[in-house]
Amino acid sequence: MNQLSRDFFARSVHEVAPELIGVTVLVDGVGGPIVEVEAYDPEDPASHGFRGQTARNAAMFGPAGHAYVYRSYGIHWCLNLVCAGPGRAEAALVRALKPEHGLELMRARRGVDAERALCSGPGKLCEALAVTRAHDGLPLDEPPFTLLAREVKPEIATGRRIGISHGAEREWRYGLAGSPFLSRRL
DNA sequence: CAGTGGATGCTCT
DNA sequence: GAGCATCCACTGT
Repeated sequence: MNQLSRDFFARSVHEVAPELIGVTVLVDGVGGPIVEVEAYDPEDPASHGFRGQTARNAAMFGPAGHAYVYRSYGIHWCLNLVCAGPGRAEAALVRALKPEHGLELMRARRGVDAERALCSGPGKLCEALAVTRAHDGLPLDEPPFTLLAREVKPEIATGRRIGISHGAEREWRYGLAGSPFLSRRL
């Protein structure tokens, strides 16, 4: 097993994000390969880092290779992988993955049976992997996280990001072409 | 299918 | 007090 180092993330998110498709993410052994991410950088009005550092987004300004977890719409958690260097807020939002490890645990946590519905969206994925504020700022190369490098380069599709009002024209959403586990088709 | 709206909590204005 | 990097259930074709 080839675990990703923090150095892997210490580059521009625009470089890292497409390379994340196919990378396996496990939290306490539960997870699977990423099929969809979105890139956010500090020049992007849709990014939490756009207006500078605050208590909530501090992890985004921290060193690369750590998690940034925030609450969305008061209900869901969303998991980001922090890129670039300290002081520069770049991160990739993990939007969907293929459920592969710990399926029964995911079903129990999500309360649904269909495999396609377990991790096909940032909020769903965090519920299935039990990601919460407790994971905010944690390094990605130590438990409970495990990130495994992909073995083959997948076919990547790109498109507009979802659910944002400013900067929506940027095509910074990356997905595994044709995957049934995407949150929405690309 | 597509479109609408409610649930819900926290941050920043 | 507004506005969200969402999800689900509901409506009407």
